[in-house]
Amino acid sequence: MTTKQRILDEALTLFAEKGYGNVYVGQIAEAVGIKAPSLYKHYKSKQDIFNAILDEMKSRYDKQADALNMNGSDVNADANIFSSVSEDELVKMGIGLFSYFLHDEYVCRFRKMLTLEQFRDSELSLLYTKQYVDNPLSYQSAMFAMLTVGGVLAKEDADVMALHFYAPIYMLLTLCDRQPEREAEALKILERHIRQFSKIYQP
Amino acid sequence: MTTKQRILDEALTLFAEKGYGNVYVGQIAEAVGIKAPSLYKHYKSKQDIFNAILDEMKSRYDKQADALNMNGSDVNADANIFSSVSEDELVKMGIGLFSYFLHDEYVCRFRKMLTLEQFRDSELSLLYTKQYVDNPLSYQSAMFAMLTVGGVLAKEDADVMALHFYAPIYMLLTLCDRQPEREAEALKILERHIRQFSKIYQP
DNA sequence: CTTGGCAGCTAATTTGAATTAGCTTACAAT
DNA sequence: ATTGTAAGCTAATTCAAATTAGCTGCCAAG
Repeated sequence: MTTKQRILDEALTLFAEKGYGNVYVGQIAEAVGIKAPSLYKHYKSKQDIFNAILDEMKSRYDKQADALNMNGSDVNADANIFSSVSEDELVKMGIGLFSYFLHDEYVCRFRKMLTLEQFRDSELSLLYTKQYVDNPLSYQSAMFAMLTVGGVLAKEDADVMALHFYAPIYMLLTLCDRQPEREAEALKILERHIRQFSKIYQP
Repeated sequence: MTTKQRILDEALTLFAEKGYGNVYVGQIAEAVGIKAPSLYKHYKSKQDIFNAILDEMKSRYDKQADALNMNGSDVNADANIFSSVSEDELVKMGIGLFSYFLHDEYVCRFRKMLTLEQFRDSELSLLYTKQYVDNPLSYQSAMFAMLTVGGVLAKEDADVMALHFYAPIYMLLTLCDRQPEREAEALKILERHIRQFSKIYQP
């Protein structure tokens, strides 16, 4: 990995832990293993580093969204997959989503950073909401719409079903961001949540 | 209101918007209507102001928790109230909780501040989790346990019911913290959530 | 009245973080 | 070989924010 990338990487780690305002360029440099003034060979200011992180992040997100079909209403293509989903598969899906958000090297640090900077400007608010609220909800809403039509689940409002399915995942995720030591506990209740979800939405 | 209190008040507002590290004592002073050095007649440092906010906050919380019985397992006292709760009452309860958290002058600013400082030290993590996750969940879990015994709702795992009821409220709350302009929309989906919750947990 | 101390002010002072200047080395291309 | 440039360093410089010093006016207790 090039120095220029390592700077972004270490800066992201620090911003995610302490927030932009509480991180000094000297700390970033030290983490990278160079002296502070050398940072300026790569970026013209601290803010510039932050912006570069944002840019990289946006481009990664677009790719990832395309890959996972989490962006558009492209779920129809997967209609066949969704036409039969067992309770166990729903559990695996929920835990998979949770674990990915919680442990993915990049996604996880980026989410924490956004958490700390979300009130600073409206671009960041929008980004946070899109990534962790609106997109997951609309994707899952489309999925549950399939599943109800397919007769796998009861015919209830799919938007609300998505909320019932996803909001607990989201809450447990933010809990584990704060207290990673509670992950095991979170996973247990998460599984109980999904099994009960599956039961109460039985057609 | 005394100057000493006004300092805490304005500081809290600023910390909630920008985060501790991005607020300058001069801004706090200006908001109060005095000069920065005068702050030091009341608090010995910026950090001291922050600590005072935390202290005040803790004491307020203890009082409020006692008042609302949101702390202990004191729900049993209210068993009679809970033995018959209609869907409309559940809606009112959920929206009431949401609106209180979102609009209460003090609670709201304090939550935003905690959001921005939550990763800084474990005391703040604990506090956040207790106030916005563990306590609401355990209170509602106790409530739903009542309601299932009373035959008002289906006999399912009350912890998970609490999660299903509260997690959407929590998620919509953090959404509105970021994007207050979406409150009306949040309230609509919140009501749909609770009505559907009530329906799927019909005994 | 007069005095003590609270709460404010202006004017330093200190501190420390961000950035710039200017030098050095390595190495790749001519 | 020479030269140009990328990427590092140390040593300034700048600048802003936190805090301290020391003065003033007010007013309440004696």
